[in-house]
Amino acid sequence: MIGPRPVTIKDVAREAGVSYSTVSRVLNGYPHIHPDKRRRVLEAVDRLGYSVNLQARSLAGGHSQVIGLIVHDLGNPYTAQVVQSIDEALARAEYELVLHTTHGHHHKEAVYVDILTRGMVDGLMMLIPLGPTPYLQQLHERRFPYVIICDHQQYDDFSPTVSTTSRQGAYDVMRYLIALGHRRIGFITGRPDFISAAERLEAYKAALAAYGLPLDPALIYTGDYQYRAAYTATNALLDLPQPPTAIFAANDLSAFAVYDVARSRGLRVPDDLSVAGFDDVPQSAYMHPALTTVRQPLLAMGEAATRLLMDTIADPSRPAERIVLPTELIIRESCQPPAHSERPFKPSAQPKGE
Amino acid sequence: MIGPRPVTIKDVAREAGVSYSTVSRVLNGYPHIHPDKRRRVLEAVDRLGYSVNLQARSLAGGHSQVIGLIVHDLGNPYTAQVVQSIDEALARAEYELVLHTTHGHHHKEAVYVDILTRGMVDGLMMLIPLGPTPYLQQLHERRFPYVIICDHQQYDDFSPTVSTTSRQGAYDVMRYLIALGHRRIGFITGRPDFISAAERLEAYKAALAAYGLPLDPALIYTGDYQYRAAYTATNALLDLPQPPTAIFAANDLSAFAVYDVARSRGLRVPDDLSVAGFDDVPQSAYMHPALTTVRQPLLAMGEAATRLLMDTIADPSRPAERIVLPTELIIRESCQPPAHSERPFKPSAQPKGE
DNA sequence: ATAATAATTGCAAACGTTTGCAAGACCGCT
DNA sequence: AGCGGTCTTGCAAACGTTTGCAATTATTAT
Repeated sequence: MIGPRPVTIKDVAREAGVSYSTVSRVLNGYPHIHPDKRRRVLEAVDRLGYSVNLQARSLAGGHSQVIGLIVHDLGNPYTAQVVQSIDEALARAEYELVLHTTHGHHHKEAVYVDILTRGMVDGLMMLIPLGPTPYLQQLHERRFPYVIICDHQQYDDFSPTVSTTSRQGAYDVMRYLIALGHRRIGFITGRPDFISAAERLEAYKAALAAYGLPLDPALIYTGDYQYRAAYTATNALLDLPQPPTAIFAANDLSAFAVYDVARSRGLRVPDDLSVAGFDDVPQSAYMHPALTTVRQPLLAMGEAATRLLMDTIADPSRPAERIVLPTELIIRESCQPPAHSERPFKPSAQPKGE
Repeated sequence: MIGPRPVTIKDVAREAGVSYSTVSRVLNGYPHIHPDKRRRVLEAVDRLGYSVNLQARSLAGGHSQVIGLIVHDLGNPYTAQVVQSIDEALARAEYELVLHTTHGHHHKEAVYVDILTRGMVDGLMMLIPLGPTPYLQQLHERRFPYVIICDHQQYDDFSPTVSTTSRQGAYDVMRYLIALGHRRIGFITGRPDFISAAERLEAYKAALAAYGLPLDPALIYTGDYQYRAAYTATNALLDLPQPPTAIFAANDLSAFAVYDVARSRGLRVPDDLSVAGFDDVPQSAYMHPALTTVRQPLLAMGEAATRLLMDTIADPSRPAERIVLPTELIIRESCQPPAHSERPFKPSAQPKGE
């Protein structure tokens, strides 16, 4: 790289006729500066087009104004949305974003955490679908500011987290389906090693139990949040001697697969088969019929996480706050009472354990 | 931030019984090192769990191993896909990614370029839908490695670029539609200030002209690549006294809006209205009917751009390479010959100006 | 006026690394 | 044994900034 030597703090100092430490202090909002010199410095900065070298600032013990974000997979809309809102919130707070994707390789997390927290960033946000890990303990002990974003609530007790009531969301879907009169509800799970998948499965079972419905293991098919697996799952479910009248897919993408299988078999949604998803990705509203699903407050999650991290950076020893954001059942067109039910099933007024 | 002082190169040196410069050289693959010392250093690194401080390395004139990526908007699937593939390619090359979104604010680009190229990154990638700008000229003069990614080809003559034959792609759609027998083809444009939008509009007109079809301005409706505008556009198009038999939307998202409007009016796609999109976002294959569209090689674009940037970093004065990747017409189910055409229109064997 | 206090400033050290330079060790030759 | 050369190695300077310390100057209270 060639060309004009970048202008440094010393150039500004010379131009303004002050020492370079004064320039630094002006730039960092240090209180006791003579107004006259402050003005001269600011003018020189402007004239020379100076901007700070973040590496040097960070090395010298200042802040880097950079936040690290580690995500599991950029490819799905869920992540993309959260990342976007974090990015926007961070931009407002004048922070840069260093993005790291583990591409599903769990073991890379620790490596990235190590690289990033080694002076490169002022704080860390992690959007990972798995449970607590040893490096969080270290981070906590080092008082390094970080925030966990997840869609499940089960976590350690020292990490600041932003999560959603997604377990409740899954429960809500089930309650809705049951209230419509469905008694055989198929469930396509998420990727089993993700805690969110386990939580939704739990909710499925809990709702069944609460309303006194039998749990038929044949109705539960293990997916992985991807289209392919859900496609297979749906076929298996519909091939059952006693197929379900409704299918609850652990995420919207899986629900799309249910749509397609239904269509390929000449089944109409919702007339012949009710379908519910989870996440409310933008596409879900455009599908036909529009998908009934659970909305996760993705934008709010990113914003809350950013705010939480900013607070933690401001005071690294503040107690870990845990923000839980509400999910919302979005009722659209993909569910109706089952074809051959005489009347919608009325759940008892007060189901146990809700 | 508290806790154990991070282990530095000096700690490693002490542990291995060598000088710290030797450690640095080992770590940077310097050739003339005694095998014995190299081993001792590597062992010490392992034992102490050392990893380099990128700020310091970068400050001292080394490489930061960080690449900056400036995108216009993370929210759309197009960008998300390209970013993902860049991220993967970069990870393979052992680079970090600093991501910047301008959120559509054109003027922020220059600011981000300035911040990032000020030592923070070794190279820059820009995914921006607009034309050449002054800061590119500067970057070029400074010999700072950068790559432009765009889906249009018109650019300056010194910037390394990765682009697609998207103009040809639009032309292909039109040729296909015309070959099916459509004579009144509606066009919903992209955001007018994006060059890609202008290129596609040009292609639309060029195809019409090449096949001797009249250009009816009423059939061209200005959109902005978003759902909302396309929805309005479709309604306007279908309200025409002589509505089109096919609609070509400048991107898939807009095509989805066409689907919905058609549905809301009781029109069947493709029986009553043919629809074609552009981009081939993943969702397009799942729609019903599956959308005929133009696939942009998003993954290949990310990879090519990364490779190009790596090459440029290795030799900053190499001549600007321009990679043009082919688009591909993906014929699915959303188009068929118009309802009332007696027979498919046969374009002359050799249309002019193709 | 004078002492005490507060505001303002500059110097120099530090942050963790890379790298030019020079010195020492080692090699194969004659 | 002595010479020129190539390997290895360590020292020290540099990268651009922040910040503790001490010195200087302005302000206030007595």
